[in-house]
Amino acid sequence: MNNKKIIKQINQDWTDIYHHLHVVHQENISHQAVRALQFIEKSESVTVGDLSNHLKVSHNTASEHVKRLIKKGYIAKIRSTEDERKVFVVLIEKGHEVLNKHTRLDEQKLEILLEDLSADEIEKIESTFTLLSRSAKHVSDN
Amino acid sequence: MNNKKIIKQINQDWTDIYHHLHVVHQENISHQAVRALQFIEKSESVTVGDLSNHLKVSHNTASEHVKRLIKKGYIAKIRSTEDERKVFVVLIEKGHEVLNKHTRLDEQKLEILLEDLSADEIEKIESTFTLLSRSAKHVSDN
DNA sequence: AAGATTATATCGTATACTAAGATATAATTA
DNA sequence: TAATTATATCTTAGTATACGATATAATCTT
Repeated sequence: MNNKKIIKQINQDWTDIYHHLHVVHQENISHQAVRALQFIEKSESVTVGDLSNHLKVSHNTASEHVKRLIKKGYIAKIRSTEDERKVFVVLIEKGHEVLNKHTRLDEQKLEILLEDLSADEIEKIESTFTLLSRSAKHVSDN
Repeated sequence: MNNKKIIKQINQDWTDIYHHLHVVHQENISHQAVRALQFIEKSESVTVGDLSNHLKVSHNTASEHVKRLIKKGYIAKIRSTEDERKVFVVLIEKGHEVLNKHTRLDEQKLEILLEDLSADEIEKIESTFTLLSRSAKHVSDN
C-alpha cells in the first residue's frame, strides 16, 4: 500500500514521456494563452466571465485575452441568443492545432514507439489510458 | 493495425488526464521559462550555450533567461572547473518545485484516484508507464 | 418605465518578458 | 600574440499581462 512511491514514479515517467515525445513547436504562445485555450477546449461552454474566473484575473483582463486570441485566429466569439450580454468563446481550427502542439504527444514519435511493441503491449497501453482518463474525470467531479 | 486511431485516442486521454489531474498553480511563469527549466532538469549538464541552442534563441537572450531564472531563485550557475569560460546551470529546490507544479500531476488527486482502484489495476498503470517512458527514451535516442 | 445589476469592452498606465544587435570580458586554442 | 570561444551587459523594441476606471448594452427589479 505504498502509493506515495508509486505516485512519484508515475509522475517521473509522465514527465519523461512528455519530454521525449512532445511536439517540437515554434509558435510563440504564452503560458496564460495555453491555459485559456485548454480551458475553452475542455469545457462545454465558456464565457468571458468563466475565463476570468478560471484564470483568476479581472474581467477586463479576460476580455483582453479573448481579444488577443481572436486576433491570432485561435478562437471565435459567439453571442448568446438567450442572454445577449453573454459572449461564448470557442476554439476554431488554428486554435485546436496550436493547442495540440502544446499539449499532445507527437503522433509520429508515438507511431515509431508503437512499432516496436507487441499487440498485447499496445492494448495494455490503450486500456490503461482509458482507465486513467475515466478515473481522472471522476476525481475532478468529486 | 490501425495505430493512427489508437494514437489519437491515447492523445485524447493524455490531455484529459492532464486537464483533470494537473496541479493548480498560481506562479506567473512564462512558457519559455518552463521550457528552459524542463531542459535543464532532464539533461545531464547544461551550459548557457546549450540552452541557447535548445530554445533556438541567441546566446545573449539565453544569458538573459538565465539571469531572470536566477533572480527568481529557480536555478544556479556553476562555473566549469575544466574550462572556466563555461557556466553550467542547475535547478535548485524552488526551481524543481515550480517545474513540478507545471508539468506533473497533482499527487493528492492521484492518491484519491488510486484509492478507488484495485491492486491489479494500480500495478497495470505502473508497469505501463514504465514501459512507455523506457520506449520514449528509446525513440528520442533513435 | 426608471433604476440597479450584470456581462463585456475599451482606455490609460505600468511592469515584465522576449529577443536581437552591438559591444565587452575572460578563458582557451592555434 | 592573435584568433576563437563562452558568457555577460547595454540599448532598443515589440508584445504580453494586468488592473483600475470608465463605457455600453442587455437584463432584472421594483
